[in-house]
Amino acid sequence: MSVTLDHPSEASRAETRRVQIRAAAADCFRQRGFHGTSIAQISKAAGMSTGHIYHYFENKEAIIADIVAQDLERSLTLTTELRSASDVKDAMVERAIEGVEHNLDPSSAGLQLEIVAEAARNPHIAEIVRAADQACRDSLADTIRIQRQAAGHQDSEATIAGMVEALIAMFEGLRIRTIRNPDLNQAAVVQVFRRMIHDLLSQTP
Amino acid sequence: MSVTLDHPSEASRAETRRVQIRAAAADCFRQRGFHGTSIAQISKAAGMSTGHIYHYFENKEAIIADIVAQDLERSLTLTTELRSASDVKDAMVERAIEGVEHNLDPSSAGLQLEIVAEAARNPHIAEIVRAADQACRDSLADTIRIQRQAAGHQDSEATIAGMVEALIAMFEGLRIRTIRNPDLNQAAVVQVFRRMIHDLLSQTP
DNA sequence: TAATATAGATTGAACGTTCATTCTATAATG
DNA sequence: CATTATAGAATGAACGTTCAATCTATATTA
Repeated sequence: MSVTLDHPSEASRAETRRVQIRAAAADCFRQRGFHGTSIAQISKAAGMSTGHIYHYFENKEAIIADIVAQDLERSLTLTTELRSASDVKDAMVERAIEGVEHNLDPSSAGLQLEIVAEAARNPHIAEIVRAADQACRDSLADTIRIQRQAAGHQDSEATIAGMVEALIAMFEGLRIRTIRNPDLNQAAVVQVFRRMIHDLLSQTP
Repeated sequence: MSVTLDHPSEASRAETRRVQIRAAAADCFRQRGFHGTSIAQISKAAGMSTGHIYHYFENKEAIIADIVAQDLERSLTLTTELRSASDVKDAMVERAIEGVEHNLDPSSAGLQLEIVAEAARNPHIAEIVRAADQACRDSLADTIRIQRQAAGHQDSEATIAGMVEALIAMFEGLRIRTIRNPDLNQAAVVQVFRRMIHDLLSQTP
């Protein structure tokens, strides 16, 4: 009954398969980690043969890199969204709950931690992760700089950079927290985070 | 030239070997991750045969568990130290630099991230990590509760728990930050962290 | 339209390697 | 001499990757 893809082109068929493999692989990686997952497991989860995987990805590392790149693209989008808010401080305080919720999701957190751990020792993955992180930091620094200037504060670039790092550390730290304390009180964290973000952005020297 | 171990007892000789294996394994794990490290590599790094490893550890997972447990013991010690300070708020602000430095050390951070990533999918490791985390949280909650009460604040247990989580998230988040941004400005982070910790502990409703 | 040709999607077995673990034999110790 | 420490070869399973063969569906031909 497909209207759009009665005769899928080579390109779209290939993309469908790639999406299929990515999804299956991400699932396996979440459950068993990058190096605990075999190609056989990915192929089984994707419903295709092992050999077929290699028509769409050069090797296992290419699948990992693809998932990492896609994942980072998403987080850049989120960061960029903030800039369009009229009052950045209010927006960040308001939207703290979304950030907390997102980073506390255990299956998302598990994969993200797997990615950072891999980046800590795999230069290829590190390169991808660091480029994306720089883009996020730059975007967030712009956002904060504009808000601080509008509020009449005069900050050095180092101070802005410190604020950016602290802010990101708080949220990324939640990925570790949700693994180490699965019973964590989310509402309480949201409340404290809101206050901390407000204070951070209003802070005077 | 050993003074202490000229005639090592069975127990101390075995312990020496275990220490040797742990150190070698931790080194390998930092460089290649738990599942990227083979027993052959550990035995080579420890300067002994593969078979010999199995005299001191039941299997590879036992080595991992041992390293995890030892690592967590150390962080519990650090947390507990804070309680003895006369002015907790001042002590935490003063000692923020140590916490930042420690968590920003890339080789320490790499292994810690490996551990959390493993805990996200390995129930046995998760159990060890979570028990230690609970002890740290309880200790830190006590510390903060005492300081807040002494300062005349009336907090719910949920608020204290939220503060604890936020505080730990900040510092643990630095382990991710140092991987994703190796050029991070440590001094700037220390300054922002100090202010944030002070504000958090002085916060009124 | 029926028969054939062709491309590329897909399979699963096979390859060589590496893995964790066990076994066997020798050396050191007390 | 008995026990333990140690080495290193042996084992079989599992790994990532490759490849020849097959299947499917469209295009071409007559």
